[in-house]
Amino acid sequence: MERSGGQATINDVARLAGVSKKTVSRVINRSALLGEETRRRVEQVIAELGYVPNPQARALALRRNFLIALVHDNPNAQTVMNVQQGLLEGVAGSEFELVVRPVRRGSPTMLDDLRAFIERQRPFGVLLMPPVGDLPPVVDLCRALGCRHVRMSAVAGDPASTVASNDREAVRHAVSYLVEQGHRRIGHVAGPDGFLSAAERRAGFEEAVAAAELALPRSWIAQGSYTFESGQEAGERLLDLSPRPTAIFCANDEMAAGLVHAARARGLDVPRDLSVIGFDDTPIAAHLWPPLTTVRWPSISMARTAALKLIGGEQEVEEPSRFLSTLIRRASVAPPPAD
Amino acid sequence: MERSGGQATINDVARLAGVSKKTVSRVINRSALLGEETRRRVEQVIAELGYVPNPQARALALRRNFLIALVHDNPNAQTVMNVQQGLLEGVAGSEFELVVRPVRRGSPTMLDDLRAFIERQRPFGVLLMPPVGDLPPVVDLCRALGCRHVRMSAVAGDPASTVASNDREAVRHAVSYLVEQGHRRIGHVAGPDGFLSAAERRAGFEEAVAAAELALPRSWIAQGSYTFESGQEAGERLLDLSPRPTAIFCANDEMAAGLVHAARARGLDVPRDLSVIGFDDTPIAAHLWPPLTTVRWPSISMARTAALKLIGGEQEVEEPSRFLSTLIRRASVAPPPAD
DNA sequence: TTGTATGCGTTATCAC
DNA sequence: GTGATAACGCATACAA
Repeated sequence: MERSGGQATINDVARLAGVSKKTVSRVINRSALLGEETRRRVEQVIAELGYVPNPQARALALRRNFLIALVHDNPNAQTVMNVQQGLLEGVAGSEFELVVRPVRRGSPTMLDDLRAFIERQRPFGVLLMPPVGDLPPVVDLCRALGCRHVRMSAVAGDPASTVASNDREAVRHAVSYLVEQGHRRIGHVAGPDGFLSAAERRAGFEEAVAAAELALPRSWIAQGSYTFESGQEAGERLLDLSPRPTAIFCANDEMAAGLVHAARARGLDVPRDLSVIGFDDTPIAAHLWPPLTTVRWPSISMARTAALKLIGGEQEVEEPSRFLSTLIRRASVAPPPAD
Repeated sequence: MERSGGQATINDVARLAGVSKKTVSRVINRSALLGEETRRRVEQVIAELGYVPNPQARALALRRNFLIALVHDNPNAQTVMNVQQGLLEGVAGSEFELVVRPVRRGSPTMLDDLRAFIERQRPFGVLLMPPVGDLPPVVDLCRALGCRHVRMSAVAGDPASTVASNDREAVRHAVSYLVEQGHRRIGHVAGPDGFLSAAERRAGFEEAVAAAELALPRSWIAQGSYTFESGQEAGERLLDLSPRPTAIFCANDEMAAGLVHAARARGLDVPRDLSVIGFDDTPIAAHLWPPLTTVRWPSISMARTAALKLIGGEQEVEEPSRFLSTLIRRASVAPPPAD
């Protein structure tokens, strides 16, 4: 039932309904002051024509568009997908669409690329995934450009523009759990510099170790880059030590998987000879052998809330801005071997 | 150097450069007929003002927008990310943006949702990821709506609207490799109904087995749903058989991972007691223990080509529309155990 | 309650 | 080569 020339417009509706464009506009926008009879007639015509308002035109007239952008540096596919899902849940039922914009942290042109994107596209708002959102220049850029933004981060910040997880505390709990199991020599595979999450997780680790009054030789902390391979290498360094740690907390699951490989390669059994805890609860954690004890952070609901903060008015900032992670206990942790 | 009232517009440029809007428009669109001197002057003002054309207004005037949509049903996070990356590579340097639109295959409202999305947003084109693109009603919908579309699929189709991998052939090679290793009892964990990829992979499996003149009892094929758990269950059924297969080809890596778990749970060693091959070469394949032999299909370049088909004119359909998968040999395959 | 005139930022038409 | 002027589809201000 469409017009031959393509999509029906507000003019077609107005003409066929015998009213003015403005009246149609009122129907669309659910204006209160409208004759019941008129509204019904217009709605009838809209239905007949299959009329749908043109978002481009709306955007132009309203001087704002209905795009929210996900800016990320793809540390992990599943996490990005979770965030996309959360954002879409947050904007579901609204007229907003999600556009994705990967950037390369470290690229010298990243800031220029981002600026060009924002200036061109003028998204209504952007979500800055870690670690991009932890980069002050990026946040400054958004501010300078007058672009609404919400950061996902491992540390709390301005509630209006931040949704944060409690990585440090969650790691403290995880490491305390190792202590409860009887471990006294606990190592750590840390994440890369530049990641706030890595710093927080390391801080949580050190706090828990200190609280338990355990020794922590410098060599028990090995740095990785959040990749499987770096976890493998860090694991080799850690497992070469003598005495070696009986438990290792890894700053993410990928590195934990690498560590488990390294352990297996030298004939160590997890968890009999070595307990391992990861972070993120990506699918790899549950599918590893043995299934990996790990920390799950609520990426989906964080993203959902971020979307609401982005598109909601000021009032909706009532949403929580701090999200709690939980320890998922699987089979990769056991008491330490008897010496 | 921006106007106080916000973003500079074409009017500001025209005024400051002392030319008409149309002339500025000509500069932006690199019109050939333009005075060298005029062009320079306008470009100077554009640079000073930091002027950027408004895509919304462009879209309205041109009666077309610059959005391409990725429609998917998220079978696997890494694959979706690969496709996003490929699409973005394909549109890099252009003014196109990527919007993501997950749908739920199986939901009774899927078609309506998709229709509403296309009618509202009027994307310039959509990429249909498998299995969505393999659903005839979806393709018909796009056609009926006059929406450009390209399907990613496991079988060839109209080159203008299809990029295809050669799953069947790739699986034949993979299974032949098992035969070469000496296996005579080869099982299969098949993918779910409704997935063309699952059907193709199964067909490739059966063809290879037939070509080697091997027996193939019905019970050596177990169906899964592309998930880890379903692979585990299928594995249990297959490994209960007596005699049991000495090698199993799984229609994707997730199920292969589940199968390996099932094997390990009953004390079988991979690859000593059981050889396993997966499909997709997702990260889990390389990180499994043992590292999984699998088939890699070029999702990124397929998506890149799809993007070019989408945004390119008719001439650019010269791009290949059939992509070759390759067998990645890792440690999960070995000769069968001596009986 | 409804209509008219005007603007949003860009491109297209067709003069000059 | 360049510039008025009218679209594009919708929303707002202000009348009526």
